[in-house]
Amino acid sequence: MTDIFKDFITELAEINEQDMNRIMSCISVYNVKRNTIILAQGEVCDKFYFLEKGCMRTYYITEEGQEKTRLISFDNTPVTVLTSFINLKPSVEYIDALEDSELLSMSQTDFFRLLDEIPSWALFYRKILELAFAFQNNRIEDLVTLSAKERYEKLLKERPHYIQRLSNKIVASYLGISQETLSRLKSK
Amino acid sequence: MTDIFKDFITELAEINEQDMNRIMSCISVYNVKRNTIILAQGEVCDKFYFLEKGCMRTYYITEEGQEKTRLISFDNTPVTVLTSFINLKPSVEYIDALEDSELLSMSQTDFFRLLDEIPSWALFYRKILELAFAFQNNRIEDLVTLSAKERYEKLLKERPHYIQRLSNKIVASYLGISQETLSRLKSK
DNA sequence: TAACGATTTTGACATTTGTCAATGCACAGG
DNA sequence: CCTGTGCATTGACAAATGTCAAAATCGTTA
Repeated sequence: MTDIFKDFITELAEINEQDMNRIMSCISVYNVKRNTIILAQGEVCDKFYFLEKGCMRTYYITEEGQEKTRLISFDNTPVTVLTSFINLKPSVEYIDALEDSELLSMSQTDFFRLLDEIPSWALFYRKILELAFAFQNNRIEDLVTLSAKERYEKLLKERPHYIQRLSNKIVASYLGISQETLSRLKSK
Repeated sequence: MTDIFKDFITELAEINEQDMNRIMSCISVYNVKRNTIILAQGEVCDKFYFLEKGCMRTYYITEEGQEKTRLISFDNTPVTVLTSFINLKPSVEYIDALEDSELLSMSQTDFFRLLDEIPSWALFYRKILELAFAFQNNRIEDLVTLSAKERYEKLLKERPHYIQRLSNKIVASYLGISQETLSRLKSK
């Protein structure tokens, strides 16, 4: 059941069986239906989630009421609003399920306790942070360097499943452009 | 001399004197003149720098030859191309000095060795990563949500020294807009 | 101090992208 | 099977921003 997560951890940090068991003792399973909001704006993200299967979205709503998608997560990825999780501050962002999804969860308290108890877990967290940083770095580069059209083409080339599995509305919001612009880009 | 750096570390992670001395034994001082490039595109960023005084810029050059500024660092901040530093991969980005600057530096090897030796140093690094992540998160939000004008006004309000100490060219490049647009925004 | 080079400003114009509105389409729930 | 709600498409237009070019200003160095 939780094997996918175990594999994911192991790829980032070697962990012995005892420690792994300790970690898994803090994990619970959490299944959600499509369109469920698992974290709303203003709530504290006090859980670390791992998405085993399905699709989740992290987004926020601007003052003008527009949805801006920060991140789309597919199978086999961590899902958390780090900025809220780290300091237990209210989250600006929502997390919802774009498809029926199978999640694991660990409480923030356990997560941080494990950091002190298990060096490999601390290494795991460090790697997560490094990857998250690199991802955002790329995101910024794309936003600053590429036009709407180029961003769409890059996504189509590098992550075609985004365009296949997601609605236009979501993809547009992820690319930072309007639905109409995306629709026009696609029809060329 | 290195007191500023010590204070900086201490604010993020408590460190006893012995560990601090160990850390400081890996530090060397590095002064650079305005306009010096301390890291060029294609080179590996194998040093962690800490800017005690002055101003440094992290930027890259697009295929069309445009400079895009990722980050401006003033007194009392770490300066490193993390994506290169972490994996010792060639850097996409340049680092140069916008003013005469006083830097400290630590080799990547020492930096990572200390992570294993000194838990507080590992905590320090974790905090740095968390802060860097939060900063980028913000940056993305601004780029996606705000217009050029709003981004300028926000910068003017929250970090007026950016506009005072930096040339228009640099500020524009940091905001992700053209010099001309910035010039027009300012004259209102 | 003079002169050069770089930066800034300004104008005219092109391009990209957003907004609004109307229509067509598709799917979920009764 | 019908129907309503949300999503996608298309057109017309507006707004924001970029590009190019010329003139003005500033700062540095010979």
